[in-house]
Amino acid sequence: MKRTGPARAQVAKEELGDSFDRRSARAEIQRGRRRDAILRAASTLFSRQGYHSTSVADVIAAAGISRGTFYLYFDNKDSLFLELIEQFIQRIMDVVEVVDPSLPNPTGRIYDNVRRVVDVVFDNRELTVLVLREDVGLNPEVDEKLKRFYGFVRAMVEGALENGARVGLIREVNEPIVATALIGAIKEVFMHHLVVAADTEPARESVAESLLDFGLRGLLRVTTREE
Amino acid sequence: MKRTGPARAQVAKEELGDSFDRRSARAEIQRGRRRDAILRAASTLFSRQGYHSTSVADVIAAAGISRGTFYLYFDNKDSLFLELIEQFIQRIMDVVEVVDPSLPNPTGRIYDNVRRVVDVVFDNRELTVLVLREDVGLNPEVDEKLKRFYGFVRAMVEGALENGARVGLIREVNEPIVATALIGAIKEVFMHHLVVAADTEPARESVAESLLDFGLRGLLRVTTREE
Amino acid sequence: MKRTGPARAQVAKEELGDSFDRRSARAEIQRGRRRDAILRAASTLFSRQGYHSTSVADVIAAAGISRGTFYLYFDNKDSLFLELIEQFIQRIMDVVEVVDPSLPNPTGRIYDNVRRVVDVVFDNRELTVLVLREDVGLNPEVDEKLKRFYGFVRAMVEGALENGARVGLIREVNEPIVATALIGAIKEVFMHHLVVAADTEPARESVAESLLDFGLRGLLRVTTREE
Amino acid sequence: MKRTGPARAQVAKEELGDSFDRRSARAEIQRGRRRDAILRAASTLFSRQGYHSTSVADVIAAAGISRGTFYLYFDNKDSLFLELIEQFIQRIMDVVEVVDPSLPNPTGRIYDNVRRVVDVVFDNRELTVLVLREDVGLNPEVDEKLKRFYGFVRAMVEGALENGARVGLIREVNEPIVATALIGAIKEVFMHHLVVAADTEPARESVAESLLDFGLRGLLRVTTREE
DNA sequence: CATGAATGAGTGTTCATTCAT
DNA sequence: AATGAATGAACACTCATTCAT
Repeated sequence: MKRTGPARAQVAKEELGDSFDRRSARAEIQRGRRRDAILRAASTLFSRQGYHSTSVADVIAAAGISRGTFYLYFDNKDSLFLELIEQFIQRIMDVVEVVDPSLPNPTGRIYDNVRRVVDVVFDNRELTVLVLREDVGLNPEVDEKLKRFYGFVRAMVEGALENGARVGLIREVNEPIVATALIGAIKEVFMHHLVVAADTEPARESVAESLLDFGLRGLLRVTTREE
Repeated sequence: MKRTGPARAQVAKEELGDSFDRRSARAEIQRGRRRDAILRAASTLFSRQGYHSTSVADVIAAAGISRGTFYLYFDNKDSLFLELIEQFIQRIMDVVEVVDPSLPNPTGRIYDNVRRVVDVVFDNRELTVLVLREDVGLNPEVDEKLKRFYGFVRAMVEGALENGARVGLIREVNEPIVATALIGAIKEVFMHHLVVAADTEPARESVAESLLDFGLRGLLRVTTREE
Repeated sequence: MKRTGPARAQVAKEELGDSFDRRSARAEIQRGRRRDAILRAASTLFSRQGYHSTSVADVIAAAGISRGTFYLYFDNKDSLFLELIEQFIQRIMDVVEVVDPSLPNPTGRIYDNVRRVVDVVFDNRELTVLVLREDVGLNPEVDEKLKRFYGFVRAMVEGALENGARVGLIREVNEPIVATALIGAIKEVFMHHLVVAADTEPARESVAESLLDFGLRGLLRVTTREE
Repeated sequence: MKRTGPARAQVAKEELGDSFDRRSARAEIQRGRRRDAILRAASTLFSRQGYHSTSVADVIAAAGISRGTFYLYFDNKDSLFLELIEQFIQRIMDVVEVVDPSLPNPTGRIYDNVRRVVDVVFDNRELTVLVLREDVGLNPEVDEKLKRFYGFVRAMVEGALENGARVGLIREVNEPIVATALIGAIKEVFMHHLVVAADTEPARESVAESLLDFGLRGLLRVTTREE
């Protein structure tokens, strides 16, 4: 995605001394602030009303800018939306690390991952809702991005299952289906806390634990061996 | 939702002779057929392209009727959509029965419920996709309907968990979260079969079983006691 | 160019009798009238202000219709413009006939052609101005159409020169350049009468004669042999 | 047309010493250079893409200046365009001289005029294309300027015809129409060389000669007496 | 003088809904 | 009951122009 924004003219700075530098730097910061303001406003609106029900008019009103200014910072409505989705995906990708099953305490590692994802989710409530809500079919680029993201998520989950099974921790299951179920479970739990029970921030550890607990142990009253 | 359709034809039937009755009856049937044709066309389109990408023009083209006729049968695009959602909800509600934990074999009852829901889902693929895909924010009435439906589903699931726990079948869990997770898992698995692997109809029993299996037993390699 | 307009539903007419036929026919005529009204309004505006300075808003205001209606009859602004250009080209093509130099009195035939073109021009003043004014670069389809038209005109003129030379009527000249000059002369004379001296309708024969006279005989005081 | 530019710097020069004078002079020259750069860039763009398809953004990018700077040198886009047109008109006016028919060899004088115009045209290809392409309707001031210019050109040509006729060199013709035709022929031939056959610079004398030849002698195969 | 971020009126186009026939 | 022509509010987007720095 082309970022219309920071096309800074890096020409012949040395001759002009500090005043130019400082002014340019301030301008740059200003630009960033404006961009962020738009992104924040859009994030709120998109997460609340969805992509289609949010007009550019809504966004600029919420961001307190004019129509023209919007298109100074973003190529179009789609690219704004895409950027928000990319932001979310990036933040998730940044905290998830592949669990090597040969290292000790893999369940702990998995828990740490889940815990960090929970943090990202609750620190970016609107972004999360926006990504989980909106579905395929808006825009090929968005579709592609989400498809790749879910591909990654699924690979992580399937990998965890596979490794767990190889190590003997987890019983043999129909991996693709179980991965699907787990992903659905996670999405729904997040959406529940972010939308249905949006007013109360839950204890993050307990969310992470419940997810893992549910995924790993199921519901039957049994004796389980954990590490 | 107001049904524009069948209300009008019900007026003052008794005074007129059989000929009218018969004519009216035929007209009534004809009306129903038209309505159904529209609903079927819309169901296909909405499930394939989503609400926003499906125009009234698309619907009437697919249903083979004129613009004006559409508004003879439905108040507007929203109410058509709402009716499809209601249809789905109704069909699910019709087959789900509250499991009384004092009766024998509650797990079997739960399985029967799941099995019947699976049937409704695979017998109404488009309707299911349409409901599971489209989300909050289109229209307050739709939102309300879905909220109530999910409330019902959640109550069912939580009830089952509660009862299971009381009877000692199921261990104590964070019921609301686990209910949410279960619902999400089920939704995602359905969507997987209906969209990702749409070309192959899975064995319905095995879908029901793996959902239950996953939900009840989790993933850890353990010895479980089942009924 | 797709004509949005007369997409008449020719389905199962026979059963419905005259009333339908008549109604449909009237509707058809109405449609044609509306289309023509739009074309006329657009023709006036485009010829007066050019393509770019004429907005769709101008057209619909002049035609006395609403925005939506405009798009019922034309795909977009470009296709409206294109249709006007096509109209003009068609009317010219309809009256120009290739002159066979082996037949007697070729100069007379050429005069007849010029005379008929002059008629088309003065019977379609706005259309003519619109075509002569607007230039390359608006729209590839328009460009192509005009290019082909001028190609045809040039071929006609060059053909006439070539034949004239072969028959010995016309002296040898640099055909392409002279054809260019002749075309320019004709265009300018038309534009002069249609724009500069728009208030007075000139004697059409004298316009045709002057054009031919100028083209054939030039300005020097000489004795010429004519047929 | 108000020239925003050089007016301001002319104020109260006398009181200040040489240093200011020199600085001011340098500034003045710098100003002129910038103006010219903009005019050149605009000339290229306007002639290539036309007025409407050339944005101020295009101009400033090509001229290598900022948006604000543009408006320091020109009041607006229109006045930039107007100035280019004025430039062309001025250059033509500068080389055309009224032919006094009482002086010897008037045809030679006319040829000299045509020859000089041909020089201006081929030395200012972009400017010529820009003027000949763009037409009425952009802006009343531009319209007025062009109208006056064509009025002048027409007067020149009509005068030449009249004088030629009086002297007996040229036969009696419908002067206004023939003048118009001549002007159109010249314009079209220029455009042909500048646009259609833009890659090859023609022999300028031959262009001038064929224009005159065509205008004076026409096409019929005749014996002509020339001076 | 020079800059470029900001503006908002204006553009072409879409589409759910209405209503005369 | 059925039609489809007509509507106009709403939409995303552009671009000449202004002005604080």
